[in-house]
Amino acid sequence: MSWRKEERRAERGYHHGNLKEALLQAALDLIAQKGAAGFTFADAARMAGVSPAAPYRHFRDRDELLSSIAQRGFEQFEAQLAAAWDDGRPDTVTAFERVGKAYLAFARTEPAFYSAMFESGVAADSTAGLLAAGERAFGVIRAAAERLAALAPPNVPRPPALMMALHIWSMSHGVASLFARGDAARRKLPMSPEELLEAEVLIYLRGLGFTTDRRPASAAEPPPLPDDDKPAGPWGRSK
Amino acid sequence: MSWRKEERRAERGYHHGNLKEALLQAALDLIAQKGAAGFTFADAARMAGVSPAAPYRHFRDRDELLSSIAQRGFEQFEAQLAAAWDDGRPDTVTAFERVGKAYLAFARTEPAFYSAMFESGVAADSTAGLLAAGERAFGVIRAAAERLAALAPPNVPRPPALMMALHIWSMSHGVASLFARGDAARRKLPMSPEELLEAEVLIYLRGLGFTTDRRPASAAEPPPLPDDDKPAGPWGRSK
DNA sequence: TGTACATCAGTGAACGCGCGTTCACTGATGTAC
DNA sequence: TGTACATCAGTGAACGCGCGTTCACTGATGTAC
Repeated sequence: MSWRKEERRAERGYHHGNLKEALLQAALDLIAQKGAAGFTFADAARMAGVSPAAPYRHFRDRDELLSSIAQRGFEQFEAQLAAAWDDGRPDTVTAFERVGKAYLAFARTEPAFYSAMFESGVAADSTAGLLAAGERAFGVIRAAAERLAALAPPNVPRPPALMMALHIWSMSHGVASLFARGDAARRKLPMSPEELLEAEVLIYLRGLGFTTDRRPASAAEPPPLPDDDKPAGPWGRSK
Repeated sequence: MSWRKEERRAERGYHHGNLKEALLQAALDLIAQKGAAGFTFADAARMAGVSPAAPYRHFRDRDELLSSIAQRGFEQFEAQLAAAWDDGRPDTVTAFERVGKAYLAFARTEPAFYSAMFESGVAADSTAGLLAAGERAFGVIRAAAERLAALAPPNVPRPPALMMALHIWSMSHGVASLFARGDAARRKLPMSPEELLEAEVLIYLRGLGFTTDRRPASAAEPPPLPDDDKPAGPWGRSK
């Protein structure tokens, strides 16, 4: 494997072979290091070991590259949310909360994707492909919300399933953006973001008529809601 | 008032008189126009009608200027949230929801501040002043949550007031960042962000044991929760 | 009130730098026959 | 199987540009006496 250390150019010859992929990966690394603002076309080329003119064979400009990254991010996001949802197994509420955790996990482990998707200034509808990818990702949350709506007690008023999905999305996004991001802008929190979001969703579901302890047999997960102002956690009394 | 149209330099003489303010305002305008990424120190100087070296008398570098803007943003944010809260008048829940609306209004009407505060890459604790300003703003939400906690029915389990405040913050922030932002990254929504957030908060409060229709006499505001999947709104049936 | 002087808040020219972009070019690859 | 040729995917040099930053400087302002 000594060729790994050789000069890249000599190794690969004149043609790169997979430059488009390499540029996307390079840009992702750069965004992770320096933020979406401080990544340049030229830098991506350099990191891919290629002349500054080469990227123009694959992307019209920096924006198109950024938009491609956002789209790819939404595709991976969708895959991870869908895996977490697992078609509602073993039960809807458990699966639902796994989706919330997956949302936070993605924000934390893929800050570069996350900022390209939500904070880089790329408009959500800048590209048909990007728009569609974003909607497919939201589709996972929406499908879960519809399953949940079908399960909700009929005597409690509730909004349309679409609205419920938007509620869940905004809660997850709010917690993720403020407290679970993978970069320097993450705010300190006297608990884990997962705990925060889980409690939030549980209270919300209770507001929709779901009982909190829906699986009395397995008390392990999720943890019960804290029920007063004197929690065991690190933040002490709240008043 | 014809002097308004004169050459700035001639008008003001050698000294600007209020350059620091002018630079902050210029930077804010530039961020609003081109996003937090595409604003430069030199550009701010130009817009203030001053040589590119002048800003160095007031800010160490671009980051310090950006951080000052974020801090000022949090100060205005706090003022608006506090005005909306109005110490809980006329009743806690009404005032509480006014705070949510004020959050959205700020995100929409002050996109430049909002992105400097939350999305510019400036760390929340990059400056003692910035950190303190951010905490004072959150303090308004926290005080409101504590009032609310004191009012909550005692037989329903609820988290500490601090956690409630964080829940409200994340809901507001999620809705604002996704759907109520003032720039091109705003996502389309089949309802107003205010409706979305209000319904979300109402369901959450119901989950804490609050009854939704707490003011039967004045039915005007806020609107009741939609209670099935066939709303009158523009998004049609959700399934 | 006047004057001398220190300090403040700007100037403007200069610099090195890296970026985005273009251009004619060329090596590598694929394909028709 | 070999060969001619078209196309693809890269090179590298060059350009103009605006940025951040520095420097010695200077006009304006404030203050001590």
